[in-house]
Amino acid sequence: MDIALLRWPLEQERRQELALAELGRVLLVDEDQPAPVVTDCLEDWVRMPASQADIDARCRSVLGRAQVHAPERPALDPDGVLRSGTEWVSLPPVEARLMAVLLDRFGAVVSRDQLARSGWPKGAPGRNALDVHMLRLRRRIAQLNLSIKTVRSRGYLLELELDDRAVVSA
Amino acid sequence: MDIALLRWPLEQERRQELALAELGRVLLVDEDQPAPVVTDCLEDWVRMPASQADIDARCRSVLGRAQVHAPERPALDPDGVLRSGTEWVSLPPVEARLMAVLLDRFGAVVSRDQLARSGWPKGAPGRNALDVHMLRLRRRIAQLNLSIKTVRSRGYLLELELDDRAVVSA
DNA sequence: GGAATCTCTTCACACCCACGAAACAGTCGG
DNA sequence: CCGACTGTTTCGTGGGTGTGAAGAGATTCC
Repeated sequence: MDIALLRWPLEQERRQELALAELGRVLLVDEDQPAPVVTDCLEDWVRMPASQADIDARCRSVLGRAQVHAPERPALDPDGVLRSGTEWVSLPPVEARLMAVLLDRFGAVVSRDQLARSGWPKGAPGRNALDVHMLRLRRRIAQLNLSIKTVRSRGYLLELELDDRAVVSA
Repeated sequence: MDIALLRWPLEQERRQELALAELGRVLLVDEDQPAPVVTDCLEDWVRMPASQADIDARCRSVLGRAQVHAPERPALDPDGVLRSGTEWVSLPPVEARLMAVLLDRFGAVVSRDQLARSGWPKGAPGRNALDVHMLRLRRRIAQLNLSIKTVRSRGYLLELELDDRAVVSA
């Protein structure tokens, strides 16, 4: 496995791609930027400027940890508990069913029809019910760095959102 | 868990002690020393001089990874003594049986039905008896940093409460 | 370009039920 | 009698769910 070097916060989306692909990476943090808090074992960071030796050491650390661990993907257990990393939230029945189909097609668009059928197998209530539940679901999963994107007139899409939570003010 | 800060390479043997005790630690690497390669998830390092914010970020990273790898579980003696770390409490019969099944599924949801069956094998009393016992159990185990979370309409979940995030200075 | 329209977001509200919590009573052993 | 353990009653609070309505953007039509 190669370790990707990327500048932070310049290459935020690349970091997200790498995280999704479960690839090792080391963030080169710009001099005046706050330090990211990294709990993914496949990730590390260095404050720039740094020597090549230090950067290499960080890369080797990630490689070493990669041999032992694999990062987790979000998963929904049958009790309606959605886990991502060390965090978890409990989802009420309707939202758990919606989340199940979103996870099934993780990263791809799921149509509103399909969501409605999964959420209410016995028959859907008013049209607006789905909208409201998507809003509530969005708020619940925000703390897990998950995010539901709207694809207008097509449906919704679930993905990892690593931009906000990674940086902690000290 | 506390994160120990220690100077490197000055406090080599202390690092070894902490590693053996499986305690989190952050090495403050002297300016002209080569970077250590760290594959232990409970360890990290910073090249000095570094800002307090950077050091804090490293400590938080170790804490986050420690949560993932911490396999330390509380245990329940057959005579109803619940131990976690150095602390212990004694549990009365009904609560001991409830705790046993919660420990069996540590970190996962246990349904109220299953709790009732385990707590009263010969037949459950009124519906609210379980509620009250969960309340009493909660209060008893609070001092052990254990916490029972409610998953509404699904059951309960036992987990470690990791509020104490103190950082010890070198 | 601008108006009508469609889709989605967001809030406020109402209803029901699960759970929390306290107070009280009964039982049992020392 | 006292204190620990247990179960019941009762009430309050908050979560889960659906509905209506206001409004923000985007799309389409003229």
